Amino acid sequence: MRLGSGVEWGLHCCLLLAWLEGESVPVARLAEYHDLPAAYLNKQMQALARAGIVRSGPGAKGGFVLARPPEMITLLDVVVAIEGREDAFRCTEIRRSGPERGVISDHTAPCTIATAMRKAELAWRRSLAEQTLADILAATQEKAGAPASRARRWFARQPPENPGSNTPSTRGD
Amino acid sequence: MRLGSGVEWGLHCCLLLAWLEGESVPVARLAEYHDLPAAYLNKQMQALARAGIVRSGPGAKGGFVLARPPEMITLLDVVVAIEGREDAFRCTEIRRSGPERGVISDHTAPCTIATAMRKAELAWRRSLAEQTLADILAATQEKAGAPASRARRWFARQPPENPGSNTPSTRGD
DNA sequence: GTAACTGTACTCGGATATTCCATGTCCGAGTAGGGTTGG
DNA sequence: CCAACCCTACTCGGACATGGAATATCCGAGTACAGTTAC
Repeated sequence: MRLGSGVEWGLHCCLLLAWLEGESVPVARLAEYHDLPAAYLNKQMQALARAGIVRSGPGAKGGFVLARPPEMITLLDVVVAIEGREDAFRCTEIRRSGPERGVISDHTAPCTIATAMRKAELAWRRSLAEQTLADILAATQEKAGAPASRARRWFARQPPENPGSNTPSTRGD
Repeated sequence: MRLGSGVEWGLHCCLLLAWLEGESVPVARLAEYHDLPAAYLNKQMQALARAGIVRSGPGAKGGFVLARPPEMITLLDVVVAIEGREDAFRCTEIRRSGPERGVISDHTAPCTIATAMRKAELAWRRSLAEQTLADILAATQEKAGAPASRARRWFARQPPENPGSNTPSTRGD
């Protein structure tokens, strides 16, 4: 089993957007901060936007913002938005194949194995649904190093770059 | 997220081997019963054999048998045997990338997001570990249609095929 | 008649193609702000 | 000086390549049974 990398990216970006509350952040900046391919990260952010987790704005001063307060965003929301809603274990009903074809009617009790697997998956989903972005936020606040403040500082310092005549190139040419 | 089809096949085959207790079943028969590609199913059964869940015997009268009683086989065992032991969510530590490179030392507290995801995954694994093949077995016993008896009957009737002169072809030529 | 031998058929086991999805990249539509120009 | 206009730069959004893993297949090594033959 394997979970797409987009989930990790999406979660970190949501956490970052939670740190800079309300501030609109372009995907290029998000990608630069995490050292990720911008275009592909954009794809994942679009998935989050379609799910209503973030809100996107075009043009200058545009970018992505959290659409809801962190308490209203669960980890399950993010995972489902990116990975899709379908279960990891997909029952193909192979018990109806082979010599048992037609013997097992549609009214037969559901596949026991599928039920068991679904039970485990519900436990996973439940644990994800119990943890909100606010919890992650609080956990990071208690940490040493104050990553939220550092991120805010970096994002405040970065935008006003002077592209006109003041490009401080290290090389002289 | 997506779980390989081999997991479903492996689980159904284990259940089938539990129904026919002790009887050695070739992979071709297992594949025929479930209407699956035999060679690929063989691959999955090899994974189960490497994990010590089933035992394989070569030659005629060979095939696969459960290596342990069903009470000693958990769903997690089967899933891990086929899908591997590594976690679905793999933390790439992207928080250390970008401008924060080098700021976060190796002694920093573990990634909060990775911890949260791991917590959910542990819930999944725990649920899988709590359910044994014997539970599945018991659940199928209570079902209508008695699938275990039917399977036993079919497997008992199938092997003694007379390939010599008695091929009852429907077509006359 | 019995026992050893040989041959065959059947099994798993791993090495080898192929297909599909996750990953990655690219370009176009649309908006907002800033600069310019006319009043 | 002020307001309207245009233009540029920046943003998202979806369409288009690419790679690697899951899927599927094939052939070889090894064993057990059955038939045959010699004693």
